[in-house]
Amino acid sequence: MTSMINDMLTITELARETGVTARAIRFYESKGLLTPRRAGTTRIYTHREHGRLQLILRGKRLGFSLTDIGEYLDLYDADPTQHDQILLLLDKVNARIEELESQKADLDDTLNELVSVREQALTTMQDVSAQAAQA
Amino acid sequence: MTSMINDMLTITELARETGVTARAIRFYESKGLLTPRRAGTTRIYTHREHGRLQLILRGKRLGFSLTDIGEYLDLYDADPTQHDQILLLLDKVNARIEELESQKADLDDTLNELVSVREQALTTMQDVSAQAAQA
DNA sequence: AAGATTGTTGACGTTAACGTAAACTTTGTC
DNA sequence: GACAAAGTTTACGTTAACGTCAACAATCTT
Repeated sequence: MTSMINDMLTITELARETGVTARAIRFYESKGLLTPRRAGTTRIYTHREHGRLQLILRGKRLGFSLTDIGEYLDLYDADPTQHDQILLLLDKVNARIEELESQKADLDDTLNELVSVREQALTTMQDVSAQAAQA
Repeated sequence: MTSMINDMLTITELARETGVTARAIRFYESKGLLTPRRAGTTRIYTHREHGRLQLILRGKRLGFSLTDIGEYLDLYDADPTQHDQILLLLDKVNARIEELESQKADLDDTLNELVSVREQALTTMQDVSAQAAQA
């Protein structure tokens, strides 16, 4: 398939650009995370879907399930004219922020520990080589 | 089973204290992440295993696989007298640190976006109520 | 000692997130 | 217009991380 006009991607093109397989992209669609238009039977991906896919991937890197990510994506295109919707939205956003904050704390702890493990290893190595030089 | 002497826990006690199921604890053992001693046939968990389980749980919260976590745990009880071991150890630690750093970046991005989504929602709500007061 | 708990080891079931293969249609190319 | 390339759907396979019995042994309680 020839590459289409600017900003119009076929599934394999999108796959190549994002590094995920076409199968995965279709799978995300089946879960409602992507909703590409169609040219006849063929899926057409535009800038919007590309951006959403990036968000999906980042969500995955952060360890969220596709279901979580779906809810997260909904936050972006929620209808802001609905007062109740906004309140629900705010609840979800706040909850998610709390999750991420605590995750960040875990992460900092782990990083600090790893750095100190590294220090330990390095000093141990220096001791050993100093001892070798002594002898 | 009566609660044992200080620092000696049975599997259900450890399960209760950590919030994970006994099944999961046995599963972690089958993966080599825990190695409790035995009193006859019954597993005995001490301070060491308790700590390791906490590390396992934190690893999981950070989205790591049990295999990853296993390697991570190995970093703690690696033999520091072996020069080569230390070098391998350092490689692993550095790799892990890089992973976590980039994960942290992702996390910050996401947090910032969510906060701005929240701002948006709040101002939209204020606009709507101001408009209502006007009418 | 008898019953209720708690423990142990299999073994099979389950969910998430795709991979892989088959069978078929549509599109692009020569 | 023939044939390869790319697309589609449907369906079954796979791995990780446990859940859920089942069947049985060891313990605790009364």
